[in-house]
Amino acid sequence: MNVSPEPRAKRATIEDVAKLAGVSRQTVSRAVNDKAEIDAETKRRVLEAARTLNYRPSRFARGLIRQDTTTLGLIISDIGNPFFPELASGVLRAAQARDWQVVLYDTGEDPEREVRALTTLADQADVGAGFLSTPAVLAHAVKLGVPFAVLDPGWDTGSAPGVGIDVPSGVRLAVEHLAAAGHRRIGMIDGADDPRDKRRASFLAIARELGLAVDDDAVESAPRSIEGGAAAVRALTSRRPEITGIFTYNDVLAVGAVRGLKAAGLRVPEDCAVVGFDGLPLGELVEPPITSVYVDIRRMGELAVAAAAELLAGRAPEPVLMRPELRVRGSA
Amino acid sequence: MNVSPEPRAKRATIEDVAKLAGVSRQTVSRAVNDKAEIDAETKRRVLEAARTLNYRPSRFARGLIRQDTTTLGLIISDIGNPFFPELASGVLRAAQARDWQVVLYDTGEDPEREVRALTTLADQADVGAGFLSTPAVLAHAVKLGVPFAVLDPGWDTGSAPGVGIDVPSGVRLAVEHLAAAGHRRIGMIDGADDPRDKRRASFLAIARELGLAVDDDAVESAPRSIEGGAAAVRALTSRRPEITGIFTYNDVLAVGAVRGLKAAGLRVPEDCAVVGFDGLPLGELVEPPITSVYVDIRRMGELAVAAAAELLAGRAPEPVLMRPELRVRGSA
DNA sequence: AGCGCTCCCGTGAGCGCTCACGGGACCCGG
DNA sequence: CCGGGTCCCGTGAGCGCTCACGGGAGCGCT
Repeated sequence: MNVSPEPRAKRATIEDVAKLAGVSRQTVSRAVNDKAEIDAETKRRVLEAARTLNYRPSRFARGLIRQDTTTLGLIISDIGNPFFPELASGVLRAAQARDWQVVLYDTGEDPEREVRALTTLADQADVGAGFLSTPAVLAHAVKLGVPFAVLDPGWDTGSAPGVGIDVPSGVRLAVEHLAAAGHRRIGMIDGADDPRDKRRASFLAIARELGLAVDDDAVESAPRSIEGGAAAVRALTSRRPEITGIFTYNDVLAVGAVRGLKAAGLRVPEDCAVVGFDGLPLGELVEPPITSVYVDIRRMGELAVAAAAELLAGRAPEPVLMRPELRVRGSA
Repeated sequence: MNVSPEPRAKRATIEDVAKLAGVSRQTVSRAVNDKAEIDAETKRRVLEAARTLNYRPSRFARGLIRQDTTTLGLIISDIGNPFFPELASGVLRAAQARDWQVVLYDTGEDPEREVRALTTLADQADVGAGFLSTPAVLAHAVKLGVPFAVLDPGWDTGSAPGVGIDVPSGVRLAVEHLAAAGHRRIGMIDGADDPRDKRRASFLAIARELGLAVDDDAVESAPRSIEGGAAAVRALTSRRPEITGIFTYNDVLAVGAVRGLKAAGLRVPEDCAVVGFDGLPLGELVEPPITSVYVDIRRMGELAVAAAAELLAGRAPEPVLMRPELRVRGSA
């Protein structure tokens, strides 16, 4: 889909309206902004002129004067993934409390589009926040000089300001839960873009620490969608039929995994247990409901806005780490 | 949640940078915008000055000059309702194709907040689109003079430009499907804010036309959430135990209804069938999957942007009516 | 008549930036 | 020695609007 840039009809200015109504700019301004010191009849005439010219004040000229409006650019990977509406919900709420505007960029998990979004964000917004899929993209953000609150992408963001998730302890909750239920041979469905992602490494480390049988072959990578999860679980169980427990990168993949398992005639959790990550409402809808490592995503969005506000004020926001907790439901 | 407006640190201007670097505005502009006619060493010095002053060009001043950036304000009711991410997805895609910005307003289904959103939208965006819950809100939009593409709210929007849904024919598909399956006594779970909403009226009219037993008591109103649907179905079935088929305002309510039914020990669709509206992906996740009147919501979002573009060009977009179709899955 | 007040309305300045110029410094060839 | 070119850099103007002022007209009062 590509559309040729429509030659926007030249907008009428305040001067045009003034000329048509036979008054000065200032009088037009008074009429349009509902201010005092203007005769009722004059106001009527001006407003009529404004309507016939289809006049609308330029937000740029206005913004130039009362420079109080703040705009936050929010970068998300895929609004079709239920994780992001959840996040956006928190961001929107916090932004509204501060009277900020939120402009949304959906990058479709494409690093190149992330860079583009970041670039336009840099001169369209005052501050940014969101998930960045690779360190290279983060580096680009830094180079652009935009104040940006990085939301935990799963890899180490170094000293970049933002909101983190204590991924290792979350993964530990999941793996320990599987181990406690007696599963000795477990697998993982990974959904990370970046090899530096912490979930996979944590999974392998903790599983081994607990004496479980895992190796690199017990991890299957998949696109982060329900279909991806279903396909991955098929591959994983056919390669490793002995596996009785699966940890997934997120809840969307968990839902897909459960679907795939059921489609293959396996019972969840009896034949194979599944533990997700994120604790989305989505997980409660399916049968069985997904046991998951819960993180308060909305709150994460709110904290992101708070961090952005700190950046805007020229201060360094103190690092925040979201502590996950296990929500045991039906799938494990 | 209410935050006191942080006294934003006064931003450095191009002049400040120029002074610090000992050059003119124009030279700073050349350095920052990566243009020619500047010495490499000078450029380095300027950029350094810019960094120490934390300089970022004002988007307003820029916008005032190259007035090419278009911003669309999108008003949605509740991003937590899966319908809206679906819509936003289409809007975002079309907006990106035109190189537009999208600013998002979530009104939480509150008409008062809709009015507020509309007001700020009016001077922050070039054009708007979205769902408006009452005719009064639409009237406010018209009064403000913002070009606005109304997405079909279910009630008659008169001559307002936008994208409509052929609700009556959609409702007909649902009711005829229930009738064809032999259901004679059916009910509805309504989720409309406005009494003028077409779904309820269409439901009653078509049911009667088909000779089914319905009256006003066969319709239960509910907040548009899964919990709302579950509560409503409980009320409806206890009041009218003879009902064997239910049509719901949307898929979210349908999912709730199915939950409520199953919780009450009823089988779906054997004991009570359910037909939803919208055809969201959500409906395929639950057990049984929701039979629903499908509307291509993403496409609706794209069409909304197209209509907005027409408005911006000063033309009247030709009215579009989305034609729904029935997607039979498991719940009816 | 003269003063002060209210009610309207208009004019200059300036928000921060870019565009279109103009112009100095320097080098080169004739 | 001078015209012409290249390489840099700076100055005025103006984008569309609002703020701070100034000021004319009309009225009532002393």
